[in-house]
Amino acid sequence: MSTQENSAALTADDHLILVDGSTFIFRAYHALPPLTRKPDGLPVGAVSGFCNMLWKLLQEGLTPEEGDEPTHFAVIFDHSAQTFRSEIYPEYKAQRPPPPEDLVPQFGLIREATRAFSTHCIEQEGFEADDLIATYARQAAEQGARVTIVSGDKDLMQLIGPKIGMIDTMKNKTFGEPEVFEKFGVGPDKVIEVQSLAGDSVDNVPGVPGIGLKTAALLINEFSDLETLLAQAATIKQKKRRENLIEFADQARISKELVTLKQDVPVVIPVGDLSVCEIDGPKAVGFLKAMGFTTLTKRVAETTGADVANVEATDLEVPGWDVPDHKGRMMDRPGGMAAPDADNNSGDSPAPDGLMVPQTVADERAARIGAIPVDSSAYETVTTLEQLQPWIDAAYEKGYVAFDTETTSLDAMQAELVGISLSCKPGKACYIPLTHKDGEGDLLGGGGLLPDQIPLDDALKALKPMLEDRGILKIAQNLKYDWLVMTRHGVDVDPYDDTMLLSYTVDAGKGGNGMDELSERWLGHKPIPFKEVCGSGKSMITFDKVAIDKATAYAAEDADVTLRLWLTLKPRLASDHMATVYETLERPMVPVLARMEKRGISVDRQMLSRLSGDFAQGAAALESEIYELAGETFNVGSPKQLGDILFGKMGLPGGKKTKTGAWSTSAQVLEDLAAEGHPLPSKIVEWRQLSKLKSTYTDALPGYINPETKRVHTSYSLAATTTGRLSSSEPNLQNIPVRTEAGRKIRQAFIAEKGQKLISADYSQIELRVLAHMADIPQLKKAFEDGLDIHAMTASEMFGTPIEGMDPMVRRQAKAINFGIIYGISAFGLANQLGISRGEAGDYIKTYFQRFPGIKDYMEAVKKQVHADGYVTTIFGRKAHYPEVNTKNPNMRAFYERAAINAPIQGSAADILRRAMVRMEDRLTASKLDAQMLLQVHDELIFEVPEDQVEATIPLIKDVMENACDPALKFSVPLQVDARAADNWDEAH
DNA sequence: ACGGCCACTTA
DNA sequence: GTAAGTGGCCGTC
Repeated sequence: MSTQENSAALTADDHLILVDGSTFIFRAYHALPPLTRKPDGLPVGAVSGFCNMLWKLLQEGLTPEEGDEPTHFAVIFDHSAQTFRSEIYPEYKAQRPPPPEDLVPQFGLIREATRAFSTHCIEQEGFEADDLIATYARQAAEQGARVTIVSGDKDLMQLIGPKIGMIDTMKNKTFGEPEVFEKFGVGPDKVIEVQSLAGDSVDNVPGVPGIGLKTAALLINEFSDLETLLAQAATIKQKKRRENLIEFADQARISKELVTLKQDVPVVIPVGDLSVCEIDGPKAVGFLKAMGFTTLTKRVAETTGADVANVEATDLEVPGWDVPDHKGRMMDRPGGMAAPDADNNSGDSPAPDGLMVPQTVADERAARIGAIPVDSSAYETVTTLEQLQPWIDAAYEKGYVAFDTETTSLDAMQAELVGISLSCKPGKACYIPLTHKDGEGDLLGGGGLLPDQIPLDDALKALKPMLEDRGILKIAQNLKYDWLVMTRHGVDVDPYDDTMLLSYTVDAGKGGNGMDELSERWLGHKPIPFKEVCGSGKSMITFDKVAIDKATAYAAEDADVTLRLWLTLKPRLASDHMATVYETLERPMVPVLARMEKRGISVDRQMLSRLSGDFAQGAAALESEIYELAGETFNVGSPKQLGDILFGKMGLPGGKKTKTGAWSTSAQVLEDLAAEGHPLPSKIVEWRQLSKLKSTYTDALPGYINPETKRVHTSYSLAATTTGRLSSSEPNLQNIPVRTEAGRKIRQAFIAEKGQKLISADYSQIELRVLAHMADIPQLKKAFEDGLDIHAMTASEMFGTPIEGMDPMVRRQAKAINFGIIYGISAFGLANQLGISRGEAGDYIKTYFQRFPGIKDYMEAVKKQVHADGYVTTIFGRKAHYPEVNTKNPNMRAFYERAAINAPIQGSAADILRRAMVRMEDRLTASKLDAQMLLQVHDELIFEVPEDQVEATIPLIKDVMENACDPALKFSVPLQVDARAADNWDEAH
């Protein structure tokens, strides 16, 4: 370290770290969990985040590697809101709301913290922190030193260059030129040009109306800078854009002044003086002790050799704390500065009874379940173990109990348990708050555990025996979620019923199966909406911040409603003869899927990041070609702008129109145009594919990596489809690309752990086999028994050509027909698919039905059934309802008929896979195999398996899958499963 | 901030 | 022609 000389010029060996203190405070405040100092509730969350960050950077620099420590270091703050910018443009940052009350005292504390760590703390009147950072960064870089700016502020990105980097410690993300390009579409040197056009609503930089980041980048890339653009604005083709650029030219110029950072601030402390000083151990420890940061105190003491016991906590004066008011600016806080023990509800006046209005249920519906009205104010809040016991006793007495968990997240893998509600009798329910914290609005709050709650572990200890007792049926709505949350706390809920699955079993296709919807449908009662409790969007709070009385009304109502739904729906299993479907295809899937979600799958983050770069490059290259061909720049991602170019300016023949009347620019239309010899459309198609791969997969997937498990955990929905298929979301792992070479690279990023392999096992042609079985088609059955190429055989039957040496085009047509049959074929659709006339397609279908009359019979029978009963069934008895099938609208009617034809085929295949999945784990365990089922993709299962067990595992997986129909049903066609092992999903597939 | 539309991905 | 989910754009609130 170069600590020898002050004011010396920096050298290439030096490394200056500039921390953007002001934005750090705000970001830390919002990103980190609220934290208060023990004795007096002083809010210190942001201070804590700041101290940890500061200590880490001072100790090890940006990376834990040796020799990365900074030689120079400063934390820069804003001095006051008044800067030269407010003189240029008074509205600049004018609409900023005042900082939250519990943040105010932390501003001073963070400055104190900086000094306590013997670190330069810099602010200067009339300049924003950004200007000081710009000035220091430029000076240091000019002297050859390396500079790192610690900030997440996009306004600082204009500074990035070869010597100047930026890191967002909160998001653990570094910014270099590629990241700037990613964000602004231009390099760092053009960032201000883009910002002056696009403006910034957060800082109130006006920019030019109608121009966003995307368009701004386009224009700057074309015209190089703002002045050139404004000078040539008259040549812009788009009318509105041209007019705005001319009218708001001066506004753009002002914007540029606002966003341009001042790099020549007359700094009081020269950059050479910012060298890192040795930390004064006792001083730092004294401060940390005063803040009550025990862990960090210990760590700093250890490193500096200070003795914690002998250091007195620094006596701090905290401005902004104990001060009753801030000039009445906190108008958004009706409750004003709340006392430490203030009621969380104090701010909710003047209509606190809005939620308390008794929610009466219509009598006739109440009568249906023999229940009393749902009254969300009548529930009990359980705050002691003594109070909890009667509820547990009631569950034992009844033999069943409805239960529901409240948590901090919709993602069961990250959700923290906040409370549990129970109900054994309609109208009688309780809520057991466990980890509620005081709300955000409380000045003294900042996240302390509220009083009058049973400690989490004690409550779980009391509830676990009941939740796991074989004699008590636990009833939940969407149990998979609660099961996952509870299993993470060591509770295995069993036995159980799931009202969502009950509804899905008896009513699939009749509507949603969510609790609110079911409650309205069956109980005529609208439960308290979640967003009325927690808000929505940016202002949404987590459930642990909800006041306990409000939480009780919401949570206990959920248990009450769940119990009533169970009382209503459970009898229908018997009356509708759906008990077997529920017991074999639905209920047992809950723990199976929950475990799959819990396991997750490994993805190679670096590989995805590299691919993102590759795709970005490819897309950028295509963009240039596209602009060249179009003769102007435009937003390629906008179908509207693309349509104007293709069908307006270039005068190409527009084919189809979308249902809103706009010209369709679908891949089909573009490919047709390409076939006519136009070069532009195929470039667009290519660009769209690349940007889709980038945005949906390579950019988004890393964000789903769970920080704890380092794996990606999808969420399966058991009740989302009409046919019985599962669906996967957040992320959807059932549509990972496979078709194109570029797409398969994404699949290669799904990998097995070291020492393990991925096995992919998929059914071959399962839907056609199901069709052959259900419609009882001798030729098809025979072909499957003989292991023939089914599409070639279909072609051979239809056209009389031998399978040997068949023209691939002929086979392709037969394949399209086979798919068409499964989808409830229409001449229109087949014609579209094959690019032939409706007449020709009709002839094909006629020929097909002549060769396979059983298929025609089957389809007619299904149509007849759906019109008569309103539903169709799979081979295992699952029902798919089509309540609208008898509509008079011929197009809609035909649509529902096709769906009804498809549902037994798709649904039976889904049932078969469900049966395999339900049995798989026991069979693996019985064979002492450690394979873990990770994913399901409709006809495929993916496992992670120890390398040395691969050979033994594959035959067992195949056996379970191929015999999944046994013994319930003798499937008259052999099922064939192909399974392979590899290090990644692409190779295993 | 939210929702509809359009486009893309899969089986 | 069946079944899904997600992301960008763009108009509305």
